[in-house]
Amino acid sequence: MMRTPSIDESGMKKGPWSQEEDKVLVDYIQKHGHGSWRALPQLAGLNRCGKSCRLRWTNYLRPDIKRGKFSDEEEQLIINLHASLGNKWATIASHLPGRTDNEIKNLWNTHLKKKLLQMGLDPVTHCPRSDHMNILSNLQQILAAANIVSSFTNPCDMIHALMLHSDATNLAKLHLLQNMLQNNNFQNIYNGSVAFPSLHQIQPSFQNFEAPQHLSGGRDDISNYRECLKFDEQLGLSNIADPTPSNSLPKLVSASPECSPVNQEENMANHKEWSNFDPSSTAFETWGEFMSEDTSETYWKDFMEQHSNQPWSTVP
DNA sequence: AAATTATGCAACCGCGCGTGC
DNA sequence: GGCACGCGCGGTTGCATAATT
Repeated sequence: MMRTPSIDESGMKKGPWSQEEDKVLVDYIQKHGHGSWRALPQLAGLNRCGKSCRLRWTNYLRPDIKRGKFSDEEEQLIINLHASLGNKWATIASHLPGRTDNEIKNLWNTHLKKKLLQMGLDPVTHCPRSDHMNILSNLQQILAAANIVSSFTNPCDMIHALMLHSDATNLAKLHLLQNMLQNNNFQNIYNGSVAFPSLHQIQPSFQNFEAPQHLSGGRDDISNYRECLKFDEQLGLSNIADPTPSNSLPKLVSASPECSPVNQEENMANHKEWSNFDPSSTAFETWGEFMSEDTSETYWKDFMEQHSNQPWSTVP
């Protein structure tokens, strides 16, 4: 968990703090206050930059820091605050006595983001996800709601089964979807809200599939890719292996900065759509959004062309 | 048991804002 | 207005530890 101590170009120590350094810093601040952070290291006799001292004090040594596991109430408060404030960690932290912005940010990145995804919510907007994985999970929910328990070896079969249980409105959409699949016309499916493909998560033969260069990025492409897959796995595999329609349907939350006020109309549309959720119809409204998405994304096309003869998913 | 992969989090980095000259 | 400085914030990284293969 600690970095290896090192010395930077200017001779300042970097990396983890020793107990001795902590003691020197705490003693100095208790006696004199921190004053100018830039001047503090020399006055206190520390071979650190002021910034490092400030960080160590505010995130770790401050006496009023509450350490330990976040309570359910704290987690819920953070989610609610994030919905209205976005990544304003310092502002969020000001509502949680004893918690630091850094700690909250870490909690968000390691736990809460996944939690929202599992609830079918976009962790950025807090709105229901309308990406391909959410659509797939909705398909599964419809199957489960209709008590369809057959196995499907490819998506066309799944759609065909759904057709037998759909009303006229959805039937047209299912036909459209069927045509798309048959034509491998997948270039518009990807709407950009998920960085990496998920299909191979529900399709074991795709396990060795490698993400194309243009979809990779960040500090470590492979870890990044794996992390993305992990997110998708949490959402996708759990929904597919164990479809639970009543719990996994998206629920409405308060508006986020991304939903409103900037995009109020869009947000209203979302609310209308999801508040009237009907397992026998609504999932296909989002297909409409999907298919009208302008984003040019050849990835899915290539992907489907490469794997179109492979089975897609099965329902236990 | 060893190797590999995932997770959690402290610490770092760079940017932008506010302030004073 | 323009510059320098100090500070705080949000994003990112490194790495110890845990979990899995």
